[in-house]
Parts: sequence; structure tokens; C-alpha cells
Amino acid sequence: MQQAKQSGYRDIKEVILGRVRDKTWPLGTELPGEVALAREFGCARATINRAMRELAEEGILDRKRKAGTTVKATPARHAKLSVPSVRAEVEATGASYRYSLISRNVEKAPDWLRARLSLGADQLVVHLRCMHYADSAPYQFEERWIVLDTVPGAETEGFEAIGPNDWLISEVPLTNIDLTFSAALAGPLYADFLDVAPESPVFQMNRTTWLDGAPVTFARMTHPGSYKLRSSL
Amino acid sequence: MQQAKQSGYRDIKEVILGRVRDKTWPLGTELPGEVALAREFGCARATINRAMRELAEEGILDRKRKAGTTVKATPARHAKLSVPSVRAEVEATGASYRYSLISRNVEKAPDWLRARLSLGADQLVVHLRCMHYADSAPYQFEERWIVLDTVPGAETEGFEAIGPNDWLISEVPLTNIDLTFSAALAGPLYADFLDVAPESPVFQMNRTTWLDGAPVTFARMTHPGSYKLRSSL
DNA sequence: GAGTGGTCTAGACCACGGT
DNA sequence: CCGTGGTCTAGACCACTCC
Repeated sequence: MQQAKQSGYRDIKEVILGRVRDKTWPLGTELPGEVALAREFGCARATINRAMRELAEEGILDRKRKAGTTVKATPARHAKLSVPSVRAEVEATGASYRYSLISRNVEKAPDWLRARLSLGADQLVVHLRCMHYADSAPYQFEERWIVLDTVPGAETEGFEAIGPNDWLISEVPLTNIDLTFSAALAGPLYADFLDVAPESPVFQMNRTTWLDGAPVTFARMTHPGSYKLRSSL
Repeated sequence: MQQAKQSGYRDIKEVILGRVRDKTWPLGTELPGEVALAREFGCARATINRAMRELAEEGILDRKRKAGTTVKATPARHAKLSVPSVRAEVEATGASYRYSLISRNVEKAPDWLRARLSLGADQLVVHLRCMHYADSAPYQFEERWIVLDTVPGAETEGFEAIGPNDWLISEVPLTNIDLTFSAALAGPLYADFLDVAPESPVFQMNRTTWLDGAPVTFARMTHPGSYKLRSSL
């Protein structure tokens, strides 16, 4: 009589996690099969399945047909990084958000961009530069290129009142994103807009966006400060 | 006869995604209930449930009891950032990995660390400094503090042969992680170890680790270069 | 070939949260 | 109150993969 209350898949996850933590099932061990565990916990196989499936998604277990379920030798840690609109990001801190367009041009995609987005020759992009402010303090400098073939609507949008990110979210939802972070020196351009010394470090985030394999946009966000995210499990 | 083959939950997810993309169900719309969709797709409610549940986890739908399921007004984009051991990170690039301990001390946790980890007064930590090399080129400078109350085994570990991260992974698996990224100037210390000019920018990643609410370790990783991650959906 | 996970079903009960 | 999603069950068939 190990348990009185009937166990839900959450409880079962906890028990399994506990057994991994206390090394009842050390890293690399093979776990009992679903049927065996279902018997042990007195529940349906589907319940065990859900518990183990989620633990596998969370990077703690490895599951293979026929081979069975094992505890991952090197539990994959992963953080969930939310990629909100700048507006949401700023307003979440309680500050008021302000957006300002610096320049907007339609031009042929430069070579480095064509390479990065797998664009054909002579493809046109909208090239934007803009600033985001938090309580009238510089928050982020954004430089962005939008592929017109994928997002034709960008040709007639002036981006004077609405930021490109906010606009794109409603125009082209459900995209895939590549992110790169790096550190750089401010230099004269960023120093000017971000109100920092040219020789100070800035934090950059490069964001490439795809819609079903078609390139949508490339953006480089430059911060004077730092960036924060929190993992779940 | 809209579909010949029977639909699995993956197909259903695709259909729903398509209807959001082509604005059959615009952002903010309320979707039909599970029973209705089950009827439409000719499948069991559980199948619809799984499809919609996963879409909700992926940040595309909002689900509430009684209220029903709606398309998120601002689809939450999130990237999955894997946090591998440095060793794996280096070896994944094909380079050979080398680890080197610089210093190891047991000391009282400094005030800023006590604040960050919610430590009590006089709690002891192991303070480490070490370097990670990729093909004998400096890859990362690591400064780390390990809380002895949570990980007593760290007192007797010398960390001369094995890096603290690799050691902690096998000692204390399944922890929660907080991450912060930022840019900084190298300064004399980092310049020396990372073999860059003192006035060059460096990329820093701060990692705080918890085990069931108990503070495990705080680490600051400093890179001469940049850091990369890719989102899933 | 055989064993394990992957998925689906039909039905049931529960819990939350608008009304 | 009562509708919607949340979860569980018992049973079934399938698909992958190791032997």
C-alpha cells in the first residue's frame, strides 16, 4: 500500500523525477516498460505514456521503440526564451513605450543579406532603422530588412506609427525564428542613438524569421544593457 | 469528402495552423469546441484535445475551461535554448576540448551572491575560476560559486580533472536554471585569459541553478565571441 | 519475429470558471 | 448552474527497431 490516492500523470512524473534524482534510476539506466509501470502505479498505460512522453520532451528521458525508455546520460537542459515584441517587453517593466522611425528605404538586398536569407539576385527588401524608448530613455536600436517577395504588404506600409515587429506579428503570424546573440562595441552610430560612449560594449540580438521556409525578415537589435530570460525545466 | 485518409493529431495541428495563417480564424478568434471539431474531423475528442493542447503549449492558442479555445491575440514566440555542457558545445564543432582549473577556494559567500541566491549569513561556497579551450584556443572563461549546503560533495572535489559543470551534471541532475546575457568590456582579467584586447567587447552568460528551490550554483561564463541558439516554433 | 513505444477510440468523470 | 477543457481508462492496432 504505497499510495492511497490514485495517481495522475503529474504525480507519476514527480515520482519518476524523484527516482532519477535519488539515483534509484541513475543516468543511463533503462526504466521498466510502460505496462510494468502501469501495473505498479495501478493506472492505465496511457497515463504512464503521458508522464514519460512529457519527461522525454523535457529532455530527461530517452524513448525509443523496442529499445525502451532510459534516463538520458546527459540530461539536456534547455531554457525557454520568450521573444516578445519590444513594446510588450518595455511595458512589462512598467515603463512607457515609444517608437520612432529613423529611416525607410526600398533597395536591392545586399550580398551578405542574400547569403543569409538565401535570396535570389535583385530581390527587393525594405530597409528600416528605428529606435525604441522606455520612458524616453533609449532602449533598443533596431535595423531591419523585410523581404518584399514574402511580405508584399511591406511596400505600402510606412512604419511611421507602428514598429516593424508589431506590424509583422499581425501580418505574418506563426513564423520560425533563428536567434544569435553577441557582444560588440557601440561605435559612432550606436553610441549616438543609444546615448552611450562609442567605446562601450553593446548587446546585440540577430533575429532571422522564416515562414514555411520562405525568408521573411532579418533584424539586428542593439541594446545598451543586458537581456534576460528564464528557463522552465 | 474533404479528407480521405484518417487524420492523426499531427494532421489536425497542421490544419488548424493553416486556418490561423490564412485567417480563417484570425488572431483572437474563438475556435469551435473540441466536440464540434471531433465531429468535423471524424475522430475522437482525445485526438482533438492533443492537437489543441500542443498548439497551446507552443503559444499559438489560449485554452480556458468554459471560455473555450481562442487564437492568441499576440502569438507568443519562444525559442528553445539548449544549455549544453561546454565540453559538448566545443566538441560539437569538431574541435578538441581542454579544461583547466585556475583557482579553487572555499569562502564565505560574498554579499552580492547571498542576495542573488537567497543565502543565509556565513554560508560557505566553493569559488572556482577555470578556462575552457577549443583546439587550444581560449573558448570560455568561467567563474563559479557552488553552495556547499546544497552540494556538500563539492568540498572534497578538487575540480582539477573535471569541469564544475560536468561534475555538477552527474552530481545534481534535474535543476532549474536562470539565465542572463549581457555584453561587457574585457578588462585586464578577461583580456589576459581570453587573449583579446582589454578594450574589446566580451559576451557574458550568467547562470543561476536551483534544485527544488535550494540554490545550487551561480556561474558567469565569459566568451570572446558570440553565442548562438535556434528556436523551434 | 517480437517487444516497446506511438497513437487512436469511446466513454466517463472531474474541475474550473463564466453566467 | 452548466459548458468547456482536463484527465483517466480499457482496449486496440500500428510502426519502428533490435535481435
